[in-house]
Amino acid sequence: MRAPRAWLPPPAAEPPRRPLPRRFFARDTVTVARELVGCTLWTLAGDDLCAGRIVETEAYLDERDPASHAARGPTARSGVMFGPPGVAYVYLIYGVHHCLNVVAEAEGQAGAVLLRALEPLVGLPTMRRRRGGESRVAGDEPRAGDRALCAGPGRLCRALGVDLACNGLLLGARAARRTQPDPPVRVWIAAGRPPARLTAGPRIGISLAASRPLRFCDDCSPCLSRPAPAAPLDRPDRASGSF
DNA sequence: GAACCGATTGCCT
DNA sequence: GGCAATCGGTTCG
Repeated sequence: MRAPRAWLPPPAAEPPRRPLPRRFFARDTVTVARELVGCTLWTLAGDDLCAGRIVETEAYLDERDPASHAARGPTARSGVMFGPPGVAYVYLIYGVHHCLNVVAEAEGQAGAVLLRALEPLVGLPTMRRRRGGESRVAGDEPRAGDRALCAGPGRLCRALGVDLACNGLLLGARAARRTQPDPPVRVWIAAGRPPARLTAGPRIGISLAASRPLRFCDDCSPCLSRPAPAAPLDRPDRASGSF
């Protein structure tokens, strides 16, 4: 008995690494949030390559969304949300954890998608080490405890080495090089396996506009930060694999 | 410049 | 289930 429990189906092959084109992000925030579920988030820090399948996102909109950092117009922190699409917006929460967002909408229009949970795919030993787990555990085979490695926005950032140094970076292995001569971490998003069932529900941890169904989950994933909302979306998610 | 608060997590009971 | 940790951003005086 080698595998105690198959917590995830083993990927047939390593997912594609090619970054999504910028036009993917230059659309309305809700569409981007829906279609990012199933895509693959990659980071490269030194020799440490990590990737995970995005299984949970939240959309944060413009000035009309009181729960969004953009609600009060651009500030020193939230200005990134008003900038060009396809850029990482990273901030510190509770003085302890980082949250990774992806800027959506056309430049000048605020919007960002919070990445809340991943299914770990590549670089599991690195993720375990960063999360303070068993550093001696080697190998990329998923273990039962790995389902929580990236189950939450703070955990996700910790596992993939994302911090404030990534704020404002253009997503893309090459783009990051252009933005900074030697960025400490390169971050990008590639296509992936679209969810069989996408559900929508209220965003987590907010009090304003709490009823709006702007949280999107792969209903079948064991790696969600909280249980998936019950309501399936009527329109199927289309494009995670089509870019 | 001081005070307050938060798109969270992990530990403790 | 409760709560402390911890600090940048924002607001208020």
